[in-house]
Amino acid sequence: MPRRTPSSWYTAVSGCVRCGLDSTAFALLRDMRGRDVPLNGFALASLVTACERRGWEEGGAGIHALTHRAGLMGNVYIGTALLHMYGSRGLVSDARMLFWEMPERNVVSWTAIMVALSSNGYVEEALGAYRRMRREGVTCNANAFATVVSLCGSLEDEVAGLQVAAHVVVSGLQRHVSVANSLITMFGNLRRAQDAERLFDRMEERDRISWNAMISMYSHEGVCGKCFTVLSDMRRGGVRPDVTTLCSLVSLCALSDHVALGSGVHSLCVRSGLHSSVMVANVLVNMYSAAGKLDEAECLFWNMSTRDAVSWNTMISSYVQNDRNAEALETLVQLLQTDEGPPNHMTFSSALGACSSPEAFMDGRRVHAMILQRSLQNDLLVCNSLLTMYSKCNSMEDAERIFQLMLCCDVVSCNVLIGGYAALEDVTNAMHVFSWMRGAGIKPNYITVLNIQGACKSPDDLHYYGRPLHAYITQTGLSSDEYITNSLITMYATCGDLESSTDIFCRINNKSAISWNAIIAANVRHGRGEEALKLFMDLRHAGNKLDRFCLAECLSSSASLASLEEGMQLHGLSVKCGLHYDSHVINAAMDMYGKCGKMDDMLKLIPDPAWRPTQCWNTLISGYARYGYFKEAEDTFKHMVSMGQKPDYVTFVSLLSACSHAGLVDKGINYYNSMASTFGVPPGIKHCVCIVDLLGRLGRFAEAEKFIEEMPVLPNDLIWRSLLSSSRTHKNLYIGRKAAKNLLELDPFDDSAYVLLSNLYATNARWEDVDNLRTHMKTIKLNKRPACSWLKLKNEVSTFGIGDRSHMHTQKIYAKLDEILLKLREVGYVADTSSALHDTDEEQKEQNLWNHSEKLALAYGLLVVPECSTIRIFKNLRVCADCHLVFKLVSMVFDREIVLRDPYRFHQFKHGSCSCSDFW
DNA sequence: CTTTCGCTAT
Repeated sequence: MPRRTPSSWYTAVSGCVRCGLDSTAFALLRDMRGRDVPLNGFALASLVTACERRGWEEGGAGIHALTHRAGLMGNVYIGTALLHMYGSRGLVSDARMLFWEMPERNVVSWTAIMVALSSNGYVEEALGAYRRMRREGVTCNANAFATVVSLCGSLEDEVAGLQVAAHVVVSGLQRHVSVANSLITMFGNLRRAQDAERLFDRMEERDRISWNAMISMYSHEGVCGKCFTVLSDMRRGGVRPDVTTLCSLVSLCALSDHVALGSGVHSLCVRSGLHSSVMVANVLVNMYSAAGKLDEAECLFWNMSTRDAVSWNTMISSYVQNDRNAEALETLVQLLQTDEGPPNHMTFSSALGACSSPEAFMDGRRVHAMILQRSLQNDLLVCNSLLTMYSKCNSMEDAERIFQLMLCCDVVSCNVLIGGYAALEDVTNAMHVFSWMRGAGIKPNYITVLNIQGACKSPDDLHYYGRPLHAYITQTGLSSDEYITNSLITMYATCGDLESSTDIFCRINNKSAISWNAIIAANVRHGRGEEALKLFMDLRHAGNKLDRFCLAECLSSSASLASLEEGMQLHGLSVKCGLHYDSHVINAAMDMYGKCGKMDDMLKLIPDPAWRPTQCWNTLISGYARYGYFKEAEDTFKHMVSMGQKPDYVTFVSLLSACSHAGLVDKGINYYNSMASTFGVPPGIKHCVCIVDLLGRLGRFAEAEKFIEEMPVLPNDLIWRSLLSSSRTHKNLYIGRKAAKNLLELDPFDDSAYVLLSNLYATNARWEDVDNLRTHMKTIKLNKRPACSWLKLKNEVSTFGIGDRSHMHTQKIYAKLDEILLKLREVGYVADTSSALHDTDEEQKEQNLWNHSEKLALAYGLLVVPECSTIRIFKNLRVCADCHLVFKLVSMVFDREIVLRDPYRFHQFKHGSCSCSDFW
């Protein structure tokens, strides 16, 4: 080559870069500078591209400086190359500054700034740049359109997307394969599958990416059929599936939980030889773990010839998703010992999911330390996961500290905090975060609202936060969100305003199954079981399909009504719908049989021990407790622990109530003391009620008072009511007065306080005090809740009050009563007049006792219930000592099995004794 | 232009 012109140097440099000969290009640059060849923008731009590609940060900075010295900063090529470089390094403000200082901008530089902005999360700003570019009259090329179209897709901005699509059509560039491909993807993101299909059908030329874009769209929608149709069309057209195709197909199987299809796709991966691709293997691991086949996932993972960070992250999150937290953390440790890593923000975000419960708090701290070691604490995802971890560990102080240190936060961060406070029932702080985020310009989404709704628990919460929130929901148009409306129904119901719940429910135009479930659940929670079952009938008439939630709710309302017939019908219905294998339904059915007095039917339903969820163990324990079968309850508890199941709050309520119903005070206190230390369950108010009940029943009032003073929660009405009723059993006036005083301080209109106290006075024969109390009750217009008992025969319910003579068979019933009395006297029955509540002579007292509602029901039961079946009687108040004695004697003298249900438990009378061992 | 792992809620 005789003479080299400067432009031959430039061509050589850019040619080298284009071929990937980056070091040769830099050698040429050194040569040029040695020979004083003037630099130009084109050559320098090529070198910037080389630096960007190789990640040579210093090289890039050097070229930048060189550009300054050569006075070439205004050159559009070098400017664009630098924009690319800043964008890919995350230096957005440098890119912005450079861009707006450029004296001249062409379509390529506009595209470069859009890419720099959007790839760093400033997608809306990038769309703004596009609008500005059009205003400035710059004509888009295919690349620019492809970029902005995908922007609209990722923003899911339908209006902008359709506008840009129109621009594309006007320019005629939709004929470009790359532009059409990005339009397909955008339509997919906007959930406009029909537009995508129309475009795809009309394409004259399609490449593999076009096919992949279609498959990916159907895959995200979870539409298996269309996905596989496109796949076979693609293969028939001679286009072989590639890694991307397979990734979409595998993730579709993971999403749609289609195990059979998944293994088919797996074999397709193997046949195409692409199963060894890291990406494909990663999705396969994820697919198996999503299907709960962790063994397969593990096997694939360890057999991979190469693993990258994503593989490890997938495996860690697989363990977390399958509740195998210890293994997730072990995997993290293994990753740190290999050189396959390095662990990144995603790794720690997944690992933190393994520490999101109070007992894993120290693990969480350790992972937090690893994050600090690697300086990942400024990553938004990592911060949000840390926030989640600390709030799930109930440590809101730590969560707040993280939040204060965060450089930026988003709606997720705020939702985590609100959810954390909501879980602790701290509405005040949840609302603080809510108003703070609105002030900070962070738009609340439906999850924000759902969290706050869930935090409102009391009428006060409703008044101060719930109703204003409802107003906010209406104003912001969130009331069209089905989740939010249904959650409103629940919120009003939990806060005691069932009327508003019903009102909202009635106003819903298209009531979904969830709306029905919400209103049924609301009625169940308000003790309106009959209304709930009526709604259930309406739901069926409206032609809605039953689901497991609905069945479980209705089963639990028939349980609370002790309505065995409805319960059995519902259970039958669940079998018909194939929902009887659902663990919620099984549980509800078990609970129903238990509460309806059919312990044997309950036991028939228990799943295999290995498959019992915690609630199932709890149902079983509380079922035994209700019958006073302490040994069985305790054995079940021990069995549960030996199976590795963690007891929870409810488990201990059931277990302690079993102790209480059996009068086993030392057992009860031992279990109470071991709750927190051995099982990590902090005692709550319900546990304390059990202990107070237990001590009170045995008359150990000094210990009970000491316990109340020292217990970790404030005493509530249940505590005082329990103490008051046991003071009556032990005729302890001092304790009784004290308990009644405390009870009335909490609620001066608590009728139970007056009734129990008056009964206590009656037991102590202080008739004057009884009279005074009754007069006082009349003055403040309180009525004693009348006692009543009922029994069911086929579809008929017979109800009896005290001395009731309204029943159509009254004469026969009273005749039977006389017969009973005679037979019982033969075996030595003497009325226990200490149960009498009125000051009358002994004979009258006996007469009153003999007319108690449960005795009337018993007489009727003896008359009408076939001799081979159990007589089942229900009572709205606790049974008195005299009736209990009579029931025992009748079970012996008449040789009948009788079950009596009071609001707290079952009494099963057989051969003269009761399952409660005379302790209730 | 297509693609794998992830935070809040169900």
